[in-house]
Amino acid sequence: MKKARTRSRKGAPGIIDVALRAGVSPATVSRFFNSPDVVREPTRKRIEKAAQDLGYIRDRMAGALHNRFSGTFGLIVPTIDNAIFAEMIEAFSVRLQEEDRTLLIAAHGYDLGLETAIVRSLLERRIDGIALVGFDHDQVSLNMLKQRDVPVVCMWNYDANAAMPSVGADNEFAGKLIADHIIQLKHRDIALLFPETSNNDRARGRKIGVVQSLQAAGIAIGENRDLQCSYDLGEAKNIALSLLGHQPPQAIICGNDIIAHGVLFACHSLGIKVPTDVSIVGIGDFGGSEYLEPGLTTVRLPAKRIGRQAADTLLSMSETGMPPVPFHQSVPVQLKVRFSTRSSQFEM
Amino acid sequence: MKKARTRSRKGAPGIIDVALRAGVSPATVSRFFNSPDVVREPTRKRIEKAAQDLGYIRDRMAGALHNRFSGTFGLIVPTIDNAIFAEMIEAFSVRLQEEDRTLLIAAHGYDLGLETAIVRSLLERRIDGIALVGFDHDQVSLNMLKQRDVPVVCMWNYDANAAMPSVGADNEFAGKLIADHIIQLKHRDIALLFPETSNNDRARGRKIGVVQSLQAAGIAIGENRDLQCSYDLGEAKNIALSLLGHQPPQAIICGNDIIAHGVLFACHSLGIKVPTDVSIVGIGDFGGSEYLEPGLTTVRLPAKRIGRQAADTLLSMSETGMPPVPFHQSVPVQLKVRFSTRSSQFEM
DNA sequence: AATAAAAATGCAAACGTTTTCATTTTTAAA
DNA sequence: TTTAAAAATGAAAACGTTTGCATTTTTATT
Repeated sequence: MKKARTRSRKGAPGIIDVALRAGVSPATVSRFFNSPDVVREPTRKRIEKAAQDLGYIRDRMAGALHNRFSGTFGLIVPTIDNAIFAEMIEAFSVRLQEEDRTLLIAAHGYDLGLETAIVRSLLERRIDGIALVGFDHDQVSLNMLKQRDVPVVCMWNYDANAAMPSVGADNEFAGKLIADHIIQLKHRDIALLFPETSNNDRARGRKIGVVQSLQAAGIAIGENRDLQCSYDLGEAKNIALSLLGHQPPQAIICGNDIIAHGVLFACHSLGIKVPTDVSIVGIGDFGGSEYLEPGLTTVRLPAKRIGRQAADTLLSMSETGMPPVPFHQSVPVQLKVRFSTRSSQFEM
Repeated sequence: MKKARTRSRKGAPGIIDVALRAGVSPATVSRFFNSPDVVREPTRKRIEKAAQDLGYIRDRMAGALHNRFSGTFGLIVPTIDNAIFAEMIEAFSVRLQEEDRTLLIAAHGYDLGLETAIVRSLLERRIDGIALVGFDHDQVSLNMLKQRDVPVVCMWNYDANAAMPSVGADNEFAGKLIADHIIQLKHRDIALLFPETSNNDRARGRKIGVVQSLQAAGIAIGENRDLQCSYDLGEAKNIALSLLGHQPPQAIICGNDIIAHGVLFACHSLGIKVPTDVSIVGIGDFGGSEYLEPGLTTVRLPAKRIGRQAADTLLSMSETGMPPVPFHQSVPVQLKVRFSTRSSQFEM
């Protein structure tokens, strides 16, 4: 007798068991759960008790077979392990929970091919809507989503002309904001430390904003001042260490706050005074940047708000079956001047 | 003609459509997807093409109705927005993805009542297993899980006597490790900065470890040296600011790295030299602590490894239907001595 | 080439709900 | 009180797969 690989859900009571025990039909039990107000008080009481006694847990999968709605939404991010995404994911998740929905999450590690596989995998699970990060996506994913007519929203990036609904910040503007601040401080010798932008339209937008502002001000990026650095504290610190070792620039504009933190630590390590010797700025402003010493001057991208608002948007798209209004939602970015920047002593 | 609120999945091709187009029975199509090797080459080809042409996406919900396995696992964490959880979640998620499983995630914000609601909600979605953080859980949740016979694993904390399988670090030992380091450095005036421990057995374990070591060494925690601080950089910094303002201790043991960061920033702000004037240690060692200036002495809790291993455990429990062996898995913690500690100048 | 065994496929009955439609019960109106 | 209308409930047919069993096809054996 071979160990009886039961493990069956068989033991678990179903809606029929509840119905039997409550002396009503399964249909009524179903109604009790989906629209309690439609069943009469005494009946309701009995069903409630029966369900309680039996420890009944409904099976939404079976229900969803009719329903068309599964009650779960998907969220695909490049990575979860990233301060600012984590903040956004949390907000997104909480909002969904408030509406008794669940969240199917997955990370693709900046691999668009994997993203497509994930989209398919989520679609197979019948999600009611899906949130993506940024506008750069494989056409195959987009086609699948379109064909299934699943509500989609792109987060993080705002683009008035995008084909898909979005909730996000204007990254280009954020870049402009921070560059203008640096320009206004009269810095001329400026270094850029940005992540690779090919698969990352957020970083790309920011960099474009920065570069355009610099150009408009007639400032050229010197040789070896346009550096690439992934989202990694250690890498940023190392790059900054060598950048600052030789001929330090007057200011360093970082593509995100994590990089800026790394640069700041490099300065501490080298004994370079911030902002006296060099000005440092980031973009993002996540929890932490404010408390660093010196407090980091950056541009605030409201991660929580984006997460929450994207969830709201998806929820309403799923309920109404209509595209959201407004189609594109821009969340405000805000320059946060703290203590990592000051005017260059080499006045012009 | 009223805008036809179709939005139906109706348009979407089902397994029957694929079967028709491929000239086989739905059963064969089903087999093609679930065990391709059992259908012959030519048939396989035809089905593949038909599915491709139609843009068929299978409906695992319907399948799960028979299967008993939904292919999704649940993960409930206190919060996603926390460096070290994020790291673990990412690893957990990646491991699941590798096995073509999906992840249903939810956060309860340290509210055990909410956790129970979430457990129920996940159970309603027929998950194949569930991972929880720590051993402190509402009995109601536990009962539901037991009754449904869903594989459960507790992460983060290791306890050889726990009733549920676990994959985690021995937090008490971690606490002992860091305290012993401080003791060995001859510090006597030591302050503790720990999160509230009532709903958090990880922090509790660490604190117990620290306190026991201190007691064993005959060191008493002075008045106002046993401070409480939530997982928040700003709060930690503020508390440290006032702690250090008056009569700074020789060493500060922080319940986690985030608090330690805050304390470090407070020192920077006050011009207090670390480790010359005061030694600071954390527990956790997440990305960042290494690159801080000075590098933080801490105890490494391998978040990634825990996440990955917990996923593995759940996967195998789900497949075999058996409890894991070993039932409790302890991942190694490791003292990381960096540059935020040094021997007290007041030798005894 | 005939036969037996093995492999591939098809048929139809599940899986656990929801929902339409019909029926019964309750409430309101006369 | 009847009677009509409204509300609550029940019966049974879905929902889109998977799977046990039966049947057909293929492969291996003689």
